[in-house]
Amino acid sequence: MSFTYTRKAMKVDRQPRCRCRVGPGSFEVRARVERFAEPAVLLLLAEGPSHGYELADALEELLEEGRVDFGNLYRLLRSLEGEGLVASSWSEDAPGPLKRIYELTGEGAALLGAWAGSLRSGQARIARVLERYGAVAEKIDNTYHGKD
Amino acid sequence: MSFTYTRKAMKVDRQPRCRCRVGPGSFEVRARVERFAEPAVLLLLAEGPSHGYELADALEELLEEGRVDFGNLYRLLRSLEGEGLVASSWSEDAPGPLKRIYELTGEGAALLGAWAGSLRSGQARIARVLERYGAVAEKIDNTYHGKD
DNA sequence: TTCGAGTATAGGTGAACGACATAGGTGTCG
DNA sequence: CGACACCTATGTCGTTCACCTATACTCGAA
Repeated sequence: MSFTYTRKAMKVDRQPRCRCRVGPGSFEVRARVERFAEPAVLLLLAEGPSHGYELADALEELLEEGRVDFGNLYRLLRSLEGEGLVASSWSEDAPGPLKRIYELTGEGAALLGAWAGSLRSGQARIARVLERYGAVAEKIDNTYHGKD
Repeated sequence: MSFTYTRKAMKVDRQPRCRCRVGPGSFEVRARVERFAEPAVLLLLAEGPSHGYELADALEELLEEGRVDFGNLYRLLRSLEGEGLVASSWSEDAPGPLKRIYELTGEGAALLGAWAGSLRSGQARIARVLERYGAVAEKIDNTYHGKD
């Protein structure tokens, strides 16, 4: 009856982190900001204390990238706590399983500010590339589709 | 006489990929798009054929992130060629050392297009976070600086 | 002609990062 | 009871990339 073990056999092809070819001349690309979960989590905690699972929900809505990986999220939270960027405590009142409630520290708020600045320059960098892409897009079309 | 070996002892502390604390409440953050060199190189080649060293110069100007690492740049070019996204040939006419001239293929142009689309949604994602950060920035100031 | 700076190419290393897997608790509902 | 949603973790392993090293050729200066 129990076929749980068969799961092991179902090794899905791990897909590349950023992009993969899905057909001739057809690609799937995911431009991701490295460690983007960190500023996102700090932001959510700046809006108010929360716990892991709840943060996962909020992240899904904020990032629109599907469910974040719980493993990495909890690891992130613990490491942020280790650095003094967030502080945690177990919720006592709430029913259900114990929740570890996180809140932002002053240091964490400072880091969030630094992230905001860096994200702004990142946006500018991306904008520069996109602008230049727009300038050659027509040429590309002529070269590779018009007379190929 | 030769003290070249002493170099080995001078292990510089490798800095984290994205961020590091440079002082109390002071952080250095680098919001990086993963694999950003790829669309950048494809874009430059879409503007015209080029070779490694020249691309490095252009990338420095385009990305404003300092000199790219040559090792990684050449590796990237070779792997793009392996995937048929760029094509290369040796320059014959030019003076100086032989140069491997790269140019974009149709597949490469398609990938660049895919990157452009993905970068646009990435920008939107970043914008959403920054917008929300703006909404709580004042609260953060009051909480962590006003009355700490 | 020796030297160093500039140009060009390429491999090694290891930390950071993230996708995927697994595991174990609590509470609720049929 | 068993299934399932909720909640918190840890383990593993491939990918990516910053930093380092090595090679070789060109060219002008010492």
